[in-house]
Amino acid sequence: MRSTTRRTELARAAERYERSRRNNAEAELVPGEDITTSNRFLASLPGESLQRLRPHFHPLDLPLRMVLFEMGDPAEHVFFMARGMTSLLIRLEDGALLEVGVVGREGAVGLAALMGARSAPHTGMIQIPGKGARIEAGILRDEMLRSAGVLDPVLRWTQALNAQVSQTAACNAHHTLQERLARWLLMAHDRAEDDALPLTQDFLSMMLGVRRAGVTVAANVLQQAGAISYRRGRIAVLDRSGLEEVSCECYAMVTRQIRALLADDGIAEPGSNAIVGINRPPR
Amino acid sequence: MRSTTRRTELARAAERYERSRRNNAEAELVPGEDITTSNRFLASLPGESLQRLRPHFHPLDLPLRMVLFEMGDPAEHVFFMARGMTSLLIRLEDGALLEVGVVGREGAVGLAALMGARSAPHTGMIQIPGKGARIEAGILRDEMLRSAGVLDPVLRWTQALNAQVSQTAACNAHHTLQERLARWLLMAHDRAEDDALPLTQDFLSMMLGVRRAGVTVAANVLQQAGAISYRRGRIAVLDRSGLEEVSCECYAMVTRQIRALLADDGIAEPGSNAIVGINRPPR
DNA sequence: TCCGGTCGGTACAGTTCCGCACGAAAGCCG
DNA sequence: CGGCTTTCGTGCGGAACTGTACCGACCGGA
Repeated sequence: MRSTTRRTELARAAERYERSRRNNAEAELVPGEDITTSNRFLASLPGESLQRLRPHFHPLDLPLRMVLFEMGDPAEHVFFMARGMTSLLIRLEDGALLEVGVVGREGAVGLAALMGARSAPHTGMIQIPGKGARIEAGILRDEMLRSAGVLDPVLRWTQALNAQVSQTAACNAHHTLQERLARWLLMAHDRAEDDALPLTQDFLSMMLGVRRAGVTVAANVLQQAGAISYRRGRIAVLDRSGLEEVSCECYAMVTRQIRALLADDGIAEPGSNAIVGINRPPR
Repeated sequence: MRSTTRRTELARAAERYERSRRNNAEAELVPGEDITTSNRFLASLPGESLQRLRPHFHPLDLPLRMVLFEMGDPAEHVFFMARGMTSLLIRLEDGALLEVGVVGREGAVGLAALMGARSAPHTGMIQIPGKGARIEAGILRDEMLRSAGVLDPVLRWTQALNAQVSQTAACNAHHTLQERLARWLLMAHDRAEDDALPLTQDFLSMMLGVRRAGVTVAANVLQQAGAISYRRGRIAVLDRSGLEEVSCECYAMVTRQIRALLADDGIAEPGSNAIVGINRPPR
């Protein structure tokens, strides 16, 4: 833990990315791809509500490192991913960005806008590129107030995210870099469709709140053990169960709670286990 | 950050407290004290809803270190404090307890039970003794689904807590023990009615996830500076602005967000600033 | 093909915090 | 009052991580 100002080339790189990629998000979804079925949160909403909401979704291309919103900005939209992963980050005064949670197609990003927050409590940044959509917060909020079938998933996902952030808070205080790195890779791998993740050690170090050199050492240990393989901005997961052994308990705890809150959903198709798990099957 | 098993006398002491104090909470509120006016969350609910809820509150004495609920237990009640402070804790596999958030009379404890969670995501422990009440989650949930005037504060407080936990996660990863200790004392002082807090360094060390000896050193620095005075389980705040200087930015950030989410509440008495601040006036 | 920027590996001194341990003083209880 | 427990102060070696720096390898673009 340090409190000195940190302005490495990595942090500056992140800001460059942010500025350059910002507001160029107005790309088209793949034709025929429907966010209301690809995103599991939306898929759990009642058909009647989806009918009303569907015209209001704005498709988005979600390139690596795009910033969906910045901590402190007015909270105007809610985002949904069909593929990929978003990091929820806290920006500290010295410019450091620290990850407190991740969201994939199992959830929603920016629900704070529905909860009465004027400004976003996090910065949302794409860590695994994909596709998605956004909707104006007011429209979704109206539908939520109108339909218990919308309110219920909102509350459940909020709860799941809260549990994840809580576990992260404890994890940051108590677990080693090695354990937290393994946990992060598992969570990202769950939400990726590829075993190869587009990640530099530099960005990983920012997410975890440690030095880039520290990640190099920890990642090498995992590579020596055969759990991952690293190559210039691409990290491949080779052995999930190996990672699970190295990882701290927080991975299992968070995954279990997310599954419980999504699987309990009475709206899930009966007899289907599609809601169970995140992207990948339970094991 | 460590990952070795830790079973100090302190952790064992906590467990003793928990067992002994558990389930002896069925004491009476001071006659004439009404939880629906003392607790700011409840005070912001519409009178009509309070009318219906009032018969269902069960008054509670909240002695130091009482455990309201244990992480993983079925989530059955929501708790409200008229005075005092509750810590929300994560229990890790090695028995460590780590604080991820605090709640006083400005909020509610255990809202997860309203959000569809089957089991509590935190352990709730009284850190500043006081009085309060609990209500069955089902009753409050029904009222929430019936009245937007109840739903709105629930969403707002959930959001405020989420922001607090997020900031804590970043803080744990990035700020020094010294900074975090000052922050904790400020947050506790905001929620106490006395300048003297009933805290041992042992418990403080658990909350912050560090060694007891580490707290001794950091607390001594604050004492030398005249910011606090320590005496066998009682710590007195002498100089708030001194603490604010030592504390990290997280104190100001969290306090600001809580105030914004509570003050925005359209239900607050017009012309009153009673909702602003937590227990103490803004300055 | 060469150049410049990015990325990953390595090293080293310094700092913070850990685990452990011991001791002194304060307070409680018989 | 005397013993016991709790609480706090302190010291020491070690582990984890920091800040900084340098270097080689890789990669894209001119």
